[in-house]
Parts: sequence; structure tokens; C-alpha cells
Amino acid sequence: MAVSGNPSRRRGSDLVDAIYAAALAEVAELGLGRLTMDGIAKRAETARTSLYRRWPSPSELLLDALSAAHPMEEPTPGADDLRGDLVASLRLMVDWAISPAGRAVQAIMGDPRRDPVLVQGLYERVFAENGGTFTRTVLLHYARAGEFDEALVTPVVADIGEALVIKHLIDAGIPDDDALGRIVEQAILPAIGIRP
Amino acid sequence: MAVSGNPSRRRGSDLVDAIYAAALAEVAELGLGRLTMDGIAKRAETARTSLYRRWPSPSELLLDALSAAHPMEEPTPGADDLRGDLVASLRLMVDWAISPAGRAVQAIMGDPRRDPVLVQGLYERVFAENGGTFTRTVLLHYARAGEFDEALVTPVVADIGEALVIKHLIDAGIPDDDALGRIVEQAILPAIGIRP
DNA sequence: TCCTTAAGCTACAGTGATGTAGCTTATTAA
DNA sequence: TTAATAAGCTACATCACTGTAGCTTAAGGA
Repeated sequence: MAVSGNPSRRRGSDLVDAIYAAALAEVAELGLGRLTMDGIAKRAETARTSLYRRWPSPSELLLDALSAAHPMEEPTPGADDLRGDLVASLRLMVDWAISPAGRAVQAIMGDPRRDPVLVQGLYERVFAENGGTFTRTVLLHYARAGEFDEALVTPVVADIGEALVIKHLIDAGIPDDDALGRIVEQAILPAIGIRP
Repeated sequence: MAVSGNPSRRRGSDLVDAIYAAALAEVAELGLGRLTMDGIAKRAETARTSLYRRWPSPSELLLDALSAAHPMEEPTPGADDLRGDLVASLRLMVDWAISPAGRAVQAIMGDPRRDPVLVQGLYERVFAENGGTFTRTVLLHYARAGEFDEALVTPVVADIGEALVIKHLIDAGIPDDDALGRIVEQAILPAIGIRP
């Protein structure tokens, strides 16, 4: 016998969005290993049965939540400011990394179990084709504009900025623009033959 | 009433070492979020009560296990081979990263909860003073030998190699010597003004 | 307005981890 | 040989999460 209960009741996408937000928050705070149907339901203030009616497991739910999250923004190289555009593209990356979706992705990628279904889903549904290529887009744009040899944009060079941002996030927290500027000047630009 | 049981019974450091190994294996396989006294006890084939007699929680146990693990090796720059020594120092880092202790550390650092006690313990008891400075040691050695300006070895530059290795481990697995060589040539050496 | 749908609520049995207690027994040192 | 110590074993109450069932009820469309 149901007794009191909320007089206003969410349905459809209203409810689903709340559940998605709860799932991302749970995994970002607790990690994949502590993600439970119960925890998601409680945070979303809904009944556990409502979750089981739609998803068989926390992983499946999480994957849908990530697909529905805002995608990564693409960097849009401007007129003639390689250094500035590189910093801006790293700033985009940082913004995404500290968003609920970004933190959820980190929890998934960092989990030792590396659920293959989850990781594959990530690549197919979140990174899409264009994902994770923040500085690469900018570098290729300026190389094609004739600023330097396109052949210098190797996979390693395209990864330098992202790699240093990841390391900064791990052991020093969120980098400010000065920190991003140092990464660009001291690591990325030298790799394409530009010394300050 | 105890019935059969193992006729040979481990004591002292024999037992403790087995427990440490079990703890590192558990956290490496399952992640910090799934680390339990029960799991460690079962893997070490000992009684849960034996764990509670020594440690109050899985975290405390894990920290002791990490302290007891083999420390990171220091790179020892050789005669006159900057490139080779850099690759060797990154190889040291990779070897450590894929060891039980290294994988446990990754699980701890990657955990969204970032248990402050655990992280602080890591810095004090595992990284010590010298930890995490694989390429830095080599770079400073050659800079002081006059190969390039020591001022070029900034925190960012000292991090380039480690950062790219971390990224490689995350999204492409264990790097071989060719991959390490590309990191050295295309990212580290240009940053200190050396072009192949 | 009525009716279908979807959500909420409660309950339940099952499972696995917790932390403790009290006992038995192997190992080691005296 | 004996005694002290440390480890093993079992049991227990408790808690949190699971997955399911069956019911009640709010929302929204016909």
C-alpha cells in the first residue's frame, strides 16, 4: 500500500534526464566500482524499480547517460594566433574533463577492470570520430596554412598537449591559463620547430 | 569447533608478505572501490580475523603493502648517450607502472574519492623525495655535463616524457622501445633544443 | 471524462561484506 | 617439555545492494 509520495510525478525524458545526471554524478564522485542502481535511484529521488524497467545494469545506464551528455566541443582555430588557439584548445579539453561527463569518462578509463563493453561504447558513442583531438585540429590547421611542415604533426606531437594536461589534472589539479601557456610554449611549439 | 585446516601455518612476515601481495593484486585487478578485507583474506588464503588483528581497514593495509613493495628504481645516466638514457629511464617508469605496486598506485590516484590519507601516505612513503622524476634525473645530468642549458629543464619539460607514457598506457597499452624512442625524439629532445 | 500508461511504493528472499567474539591448534621460544 | 603466542576456524548480528513481484496512483491522451 503506497502511502504519501510526491504529489507531482516526473515522467519520460524529465525523469530520464534526472537519472542520467544522477548516474554521472555518482560515478564522478564514487568511481565505477561503487556505482550502484540503489545509489543512482536515491540520488535521482526515484524508485529503484523505475531504473530496472529501463536498464539491466548500472553500466548500461551510464553508457546512455554519456551518450546524452553534451559532446566535446571542437576547437575552431582563429585568424593568426597559433599560440592562443593552442591554449584555447587545451582550455576546451580542461572544461570538458571537469564536466560531469568528463569525470565519468575518467572513472571508466581509469578503472582497472576496463569493462570492454563500456570502453567500446565510449569510443563509438562519446568520442565519435572527432573526439580527443584538441590540439591536433589546431596544429593541422596552421600547418596547412603554411606555418610549418605538416609532417611534424605526428601522433606523438599531437598528444603532447593532452598528455601534459592529463598529468597536470592528476597531480596538480585544474591548470590555469598560465600553466596551459607554459605547456604550449615549452613543449608543443618546440616540437614543431618553433622556439619562443 | 575447528575441524581440518591447513597442517602448515604461516606466521609473521611470511603471512604478512602474502597478505601484502594479495592486497596489491586485489586493488590492481578490481580497483580501490572494490577492495575489501574479505577479498584480500580470501586471496591470501587466510582468515579475515587475522587481517583485523593488524589493520583497521583495507586502506591502511594497502598503504603498508605499498611501503613494503619494491621502490622505484632510479635511472643511472651512462657515459654519453642522452637519447638512450632517456629511453631507458622511460622504460624504468613503464616497468614500475605495470608492476603490482605501480598498478595499485594508479588505482589510488585514479580513484575519484582520492582518499587524502592514502594519497598523502603515497607521497610520503612511496614516492619519497626522489619519486616520479625519471627523465628529470637524466636531463639534469646531461645539462650539468654541458650538453644544453640547465634552465631549459623546467617542470613542464621534465614532465613531457612521463606524461606521454601515461597517455600511452591509458589508450594504447604498454609502449615498446620504438614508441619510447619516438617520445624522446619528437617531444623531449626538441624541448631542450635538440633536433634530430 | 475515462482509460491507458508509466511511475511510485512496499516487501521479499538472496547475497556478500562488516566487525566482533570465543574457541581450537600449530609454531616457536624458553 | 612446556608455555606463550599467533593463527585458524566458526558463528553471529548488521548492513547495503540485488532483482523481482504486486500493488497504488499520477499524468496525459483519446
